Amino acid sequence: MKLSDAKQQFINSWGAFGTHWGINRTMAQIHALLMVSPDPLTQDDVMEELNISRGNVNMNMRDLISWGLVERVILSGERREYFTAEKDIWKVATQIIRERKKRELDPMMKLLAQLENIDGDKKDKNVKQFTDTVSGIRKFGKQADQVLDVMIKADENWFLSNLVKIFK
Amino acid sequence: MKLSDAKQQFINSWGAFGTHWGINRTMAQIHALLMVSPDPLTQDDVMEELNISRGNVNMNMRDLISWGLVERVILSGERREYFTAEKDIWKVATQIIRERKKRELDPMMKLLAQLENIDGDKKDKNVKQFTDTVSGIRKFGKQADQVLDVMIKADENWFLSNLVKIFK
DNA sequence: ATTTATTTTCAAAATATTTTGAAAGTTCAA
DNA sequence: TTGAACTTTCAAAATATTTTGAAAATAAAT
Repeated sequence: MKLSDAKQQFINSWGAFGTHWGINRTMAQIHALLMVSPDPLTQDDVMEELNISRGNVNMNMRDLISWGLVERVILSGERREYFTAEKDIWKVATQIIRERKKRELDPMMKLLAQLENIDGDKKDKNVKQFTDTVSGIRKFGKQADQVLDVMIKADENWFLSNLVKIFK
Repeated sequence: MKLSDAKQQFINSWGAFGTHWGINRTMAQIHALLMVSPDPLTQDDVMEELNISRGNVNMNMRDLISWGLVERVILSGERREYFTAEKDIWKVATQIIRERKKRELDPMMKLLAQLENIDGDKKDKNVKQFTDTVSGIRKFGKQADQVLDVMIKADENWFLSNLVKIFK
């Protein structure tokens, strides 16, 4: 298989993959392109490779930067800005986990804490089911939180190889 | 706080939460409603509680069933079908993981396996970066796979409490 | 067999999201 | 300064997704 074809397939399916995870297709495609590009690219490079407009590249690039997955690079002597992506997949994964925890999990847990105390008869099965469900999710969330914290800090091989050994 | 308000808030934010994870708002809301409902509900109950159409309830309910998160229940003597959701959050989580792995991770890994063999000079930095990226993702995917398999099989408290202890 | 209750389907309508591109903004060299 | 090179913004257009609701299908009761 030729590199150009493989690259195209990789970009496309990484884009499709992203849509299943609440990430828009183009953002995931730009990320994919940068991950397989050895050198930093300009906005124009990305526009050309992916056939998308300048505004689209710009917005999604900002988003990728806010997720901590892409960095601006200034090449000395060059006027234009270049962009490059973190290539170490472990770092990419922990960065995504870190951000999603901050953006989604933490606020949800905060809300659930407020919902745990409701008026009414604890013997009412409606009240009971509600509080049981909420507290179950909170407990789960707290545990997941701890696991994520450890993962984020852990060194790749050390963490995974230990984890796998333990449960083999 | 009153139960009805808390319930409404829970349903709304679970719905919003879902949209960040590639799940449509209504499906997540129906799931939330069923999780806090002690008894099974009919399609009409759901229509009324969430103010959505019959067709919408029906389609999303099917989807929830295909995800293994909701079950049809026949109450003896009743003509209508009832629906109920798994309430154990650990089971809910492992079920979701199991399905997403099957639907998204496995096909992606299969594709990446095909993309690893590229024609061309291995010394070409473009070729090198591409194969490095793809093989890095594959390795990561394989490890994640193992971890997920273990999680799915593991008993809730045993797994999490051990895991947390190990890394404390 | 016919009626009635209930569920399912799916084309069209409503909504939501993404993309475009041109104008406005910024930066930097001359 | 000025103006060329480049980046950012954002309203409008294009696209994609979700929702509706009425008709068709199915299942149960009479």
